[in-house]
Amino acid sequence: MTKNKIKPTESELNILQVLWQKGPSTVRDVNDELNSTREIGYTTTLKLLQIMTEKGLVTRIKDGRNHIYSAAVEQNAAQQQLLDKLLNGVFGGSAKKLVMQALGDHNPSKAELEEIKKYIEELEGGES
Amino acid sequence: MTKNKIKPTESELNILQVLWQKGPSTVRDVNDELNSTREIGYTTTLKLLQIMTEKGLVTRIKDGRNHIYSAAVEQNAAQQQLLDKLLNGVFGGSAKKLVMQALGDHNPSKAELEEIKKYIEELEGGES
DNA sequence: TTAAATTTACGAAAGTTTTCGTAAATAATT
DNA sequence: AATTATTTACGAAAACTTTCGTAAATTTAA
Repeated sequence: MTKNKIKPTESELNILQVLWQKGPSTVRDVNDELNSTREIGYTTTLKLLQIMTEKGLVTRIKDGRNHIYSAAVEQNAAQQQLLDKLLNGVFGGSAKKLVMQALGDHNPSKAELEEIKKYIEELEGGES
Repeated sequence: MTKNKIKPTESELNILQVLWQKGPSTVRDVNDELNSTREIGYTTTLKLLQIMTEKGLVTRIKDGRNHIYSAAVEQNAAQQQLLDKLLNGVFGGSAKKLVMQALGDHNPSKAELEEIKKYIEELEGGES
């Protein structure tokens, strides 16, 4: 069993989000990014990253006196797991409902809609 | 301001699910249902329902010595809010990515796919 | 080479959530 | 009526999250 359940807290998720977007980053990088949204102290971010290291959510390497942190969980895996939870938790397992609500309320561009349509057609062709 | 943000905790969400599924229920009803999944004490459920009443997540009426609880938040509203959170939290705000992953991993039926396609076409027609 | 700035480690306060024990009230059973 | 069972209210412990202050180490600047 190498694969344990990923269960980041809200704040940890914010940090993972930064690391996924920006790639390996220092505490300062992450903290600056977080501060573009909401105010949060440097040592708070540091502490969170330390905790996340313990939990195995991130890894770090030394670079001089600094640490450079990287996400240790795949964005895909996190997406998958949280999607499952949402689907079963509040949408009664109906992917259709979830998808339709997501599309309806977040008006994607026409191009995106087209892409999705194409993808659906692939799915339709591809299996029973 | 009649409409505040819905922010049920994990446990509260479990209870809301029960109430959405089963309709108005007593503490015992809810507790029995929760216990079909995981063990949880009667007074724990009671306490949660009391807290949720304070927060306005549920309402209750008296029936003899019992209370009958009902969800006070629409399932749709909760779905919306959690969907937003997931979208911004792990999908970087891309509804397209979320939708495609949802469709890919939860193989919906052909009929459902067709429905979704139709819905997309409506969206495409319906706006700028 | 001091002084100032930056970074890490650590601890702990403050806030939130989850859990349940106990007591009092009410209802059901014997 | 007396006993037993069920329900509510309340409080508070335990666990988890978020936040930051302080001190020590390291680097940069004066």
